[in-house]
Amino acid sequence: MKEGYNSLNFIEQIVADDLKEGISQKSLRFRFPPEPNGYLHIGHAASICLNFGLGEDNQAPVNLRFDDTNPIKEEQEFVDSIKNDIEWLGFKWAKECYTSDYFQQLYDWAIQLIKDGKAYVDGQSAALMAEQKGTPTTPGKASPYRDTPVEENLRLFEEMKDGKHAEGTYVLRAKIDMASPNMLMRDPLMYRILNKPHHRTGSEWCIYPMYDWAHGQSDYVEQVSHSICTLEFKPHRELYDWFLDQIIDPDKLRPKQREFARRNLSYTVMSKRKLLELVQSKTVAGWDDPRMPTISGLRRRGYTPESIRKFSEVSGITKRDSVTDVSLLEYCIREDLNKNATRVMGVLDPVKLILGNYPADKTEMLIAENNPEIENSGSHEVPFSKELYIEREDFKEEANSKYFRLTLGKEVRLKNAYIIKGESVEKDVNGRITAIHCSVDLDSRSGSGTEASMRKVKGTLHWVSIEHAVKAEIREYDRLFLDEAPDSHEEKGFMEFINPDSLNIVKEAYVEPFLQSASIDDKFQFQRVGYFTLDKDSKADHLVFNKTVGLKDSWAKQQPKDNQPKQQSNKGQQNQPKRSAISEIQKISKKYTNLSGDKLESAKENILQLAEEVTYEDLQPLFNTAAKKVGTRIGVTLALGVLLKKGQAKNDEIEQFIEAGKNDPNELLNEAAKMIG
RNA sequence: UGCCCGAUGGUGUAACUGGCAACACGUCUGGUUUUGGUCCAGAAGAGUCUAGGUUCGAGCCCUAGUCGGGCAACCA
Repeated sequence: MKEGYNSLNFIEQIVADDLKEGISQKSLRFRFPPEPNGYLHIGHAASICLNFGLGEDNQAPVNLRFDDTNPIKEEQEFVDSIKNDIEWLGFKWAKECYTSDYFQQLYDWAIQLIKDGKAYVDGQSAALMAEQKGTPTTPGKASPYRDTPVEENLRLFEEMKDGKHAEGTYVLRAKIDMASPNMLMRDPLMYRILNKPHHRTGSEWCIYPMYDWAHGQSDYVEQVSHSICTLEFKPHRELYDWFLDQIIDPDKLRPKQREFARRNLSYTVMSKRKLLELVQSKTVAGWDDPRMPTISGLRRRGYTPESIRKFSEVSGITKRDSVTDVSLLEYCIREDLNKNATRVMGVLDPVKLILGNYPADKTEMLIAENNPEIENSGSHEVPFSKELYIEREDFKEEANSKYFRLTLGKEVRLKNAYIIKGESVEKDVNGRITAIHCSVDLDSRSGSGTEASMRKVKGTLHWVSIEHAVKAEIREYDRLFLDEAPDSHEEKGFMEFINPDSLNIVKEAYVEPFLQSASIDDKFQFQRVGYFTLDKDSKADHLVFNKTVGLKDSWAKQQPKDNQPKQQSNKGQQNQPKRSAISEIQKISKKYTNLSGDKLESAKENILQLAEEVTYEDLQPLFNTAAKKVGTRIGVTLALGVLLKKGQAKNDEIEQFIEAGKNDPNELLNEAAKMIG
């Protein structure tokens, strides 16, 4: 169990309640039911973590069930990727199931429904049937096929199965209620004819069950106790239950569908259809492009399973739709990588640095700690020599005292090496710096223990030795979309918000030689820059690193930024009109009698201040406030006092209101009324 | 216009099921630091969509409204 009983999410609560009400722990069973028509994304991770988490917390099995009822969209590639992603996340399913395993059972049950007069074959066109369905506000009309005799239905259905009819000619429908306010109950389709081979059943079937007819029955076959899905299936629950009613054996466990809100992430899209569009339009390089919110994309980007699970955990499960800010995801990966990534040095935008008083032919091997967060993480060697690369932005010819980096005449520390001082610069004809000349304090080597090495200097720079550096390609990623919620706009399609600069490739970065031996899945922190991981495109003679996420950068925040797409939007408040002074007063007053001490005083202050902006017309309607609402009456009294002071003449209404206040049993009101009357 | 969900700081979630709103992210201070990272200390920020009602007491219950989302695929 997680944290006792205190902080269960509402789904966990439902399970806990069911347990309390008698269903045995042994009969708990869950499932994760993806359709193999795309890659899993971070939104699915929520469902995976929820279902498998429920399994772990209750020692209950969790099945992986591929909901493969539509051969037109589904492929083996997706089955493989889904299994791969779930395993990578660290979850183990009890059984690998397929809805297609139950095609025969589903067919037999369908026959039974026909025999019971609960299903019929319809031979009308899709358009006609849609028309007969009616609208949410007007009832539908019965199909002329609705009362076909059972034998005829049986014969037609068998012919459908035997491939005697073309696609689109016939369907099997449940006979429920064409006038139901729930459109899904207006004789929904159970089967359609599809002459398409299935990735598992081949051409054995040419009729395929619809989602509603298959899902609940599959849960039932597997004896899943809690069938958890996303909110858009809520209206399907009625149908889910209706179908179950037709086939259920009362001695067996009856699955229960419950729904939670799907998770959205800011600055991306989260539907398989839209992700597919990004892939097919070549906007991204594939499903595992590091900019994609897919599990495989995040993995390639350098995210860890732990970080994704952590993200799911802190995001929570509810029924309200929301957009979680990417900063939360980034926090989760930084937290993990800070603890686990090996510290190295790499220069992305190099400028040459020459140490005037360092011997030209000398190479020293200096010691670099692997990870300061881990006690015995060990160290590795970094070669040091006369000519180095440092980051171009780490030098300014002159700068104010806020700039801790290298300037002419100022000292900085080279990480794990020496303290140096800027002496002069070389520039090309365009004024661009081509080399920086420094002097080095040869006594100041890190770890040497000398007095000079202990000196405190404000700045520390990362560097690589030019002679020893390894050239590498670095891929930096920015958000894929410029809009916080790109698919929430009615007039514009999400593709219009694509960020043209979401990928930045640095062809000539230089990294320390230690990285030559990096392998896929290794996680590094390029010190002062960010977290990086080796990309699968990397070769021994051509290293490619993906930037997972930058380090938090409080220096960048101080800098004036020109074209930052990020704008703190106040979306949440746009729905609410700005509150008027009077309603503000009402709000504060409401709680007035619950307050005491400082809080009471400040509430009073606030009311008096707000009252300055209130007119008599605002206040007058509130004289009628129920006697019980003492707080509001006090607030009104205080505000009235301000008005009177400002010259408002007393009238009968006012007199009456004050009088009533004076006679009120509540002391605070009493006092207030006496003050002004 | 029918039915179904939902509404708590900028964001995401809590609130022991009715007892004066908590946690995390983010933001801002300050300290430590051979990473302007980490870590540590602290601060600001909502009175719980609105209006009624029930109650000694409501973010939690009831009613009405407002706003947001979903539902009429031979998709899942």
